[in-house]
Amino acid sequence: MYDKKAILQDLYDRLYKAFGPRHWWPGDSPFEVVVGAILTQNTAWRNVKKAIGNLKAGNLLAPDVLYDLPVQDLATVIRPAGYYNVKARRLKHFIEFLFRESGGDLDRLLARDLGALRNELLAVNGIGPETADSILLYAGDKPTFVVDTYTKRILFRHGLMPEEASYDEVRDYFLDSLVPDVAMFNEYHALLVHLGHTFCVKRNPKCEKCPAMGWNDE
DNA sequence: TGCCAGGCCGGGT
DNA sequence: ACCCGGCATGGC
Repeated sequence: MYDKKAILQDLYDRLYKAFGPRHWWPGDSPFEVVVGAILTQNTAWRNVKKAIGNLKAGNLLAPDVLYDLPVQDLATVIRPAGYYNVKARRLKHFIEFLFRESGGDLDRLLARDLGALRNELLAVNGIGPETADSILLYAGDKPTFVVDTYTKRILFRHGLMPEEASYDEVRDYFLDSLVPDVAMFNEYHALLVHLGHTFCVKRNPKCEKCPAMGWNDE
């Protein structure tokens, strides 16, 4: 049998073998990754793509441009992403933080130490743990682990974590079990999301995919 | 047609 | 320290 740590490496190996590389994050630049990370909060990516498409079409996908764009106008542009009023404010909060900290230079901001930058990001209104870790890993190439609803659900269904486990408990489980590697952490989270997309949503009696995964037992 | 999607905040116990 | 309502569009 596996010990609690080895099973996470085994899970990764199996997912990679089954699905192959996912080529994440879908985004052309670190700044686009940051914007996408905020826009995708509790939102399907296909809707985020429309919003990012709008930003690109208006040549708005740059820190200095968004800094000057009225929040009301920003909300209109990102409308397809949903929660557009709160997300417009959240984007503005990040942009203000970016200019306050590094004069709008994202590369310089991302050059900071992982632990310190994580705390600073978490202090920005609208950036929680998953958004912070997504930015750090996918825009900053830093060895942190991104935990989302799929991650928790998959670990819970396999009896690896209690359902009520906190974000940091799940994250620490990965960080304590795996040899730190940015490319692998990148791939691992993408594979977990892919598994979530592919096989199951919730423990739903009407879901035809759940029985095949043994997730509707009891 | 209702349910779900790559969360997070603020106010109330 | 939790718990919960609010935030909103688009696809299946």
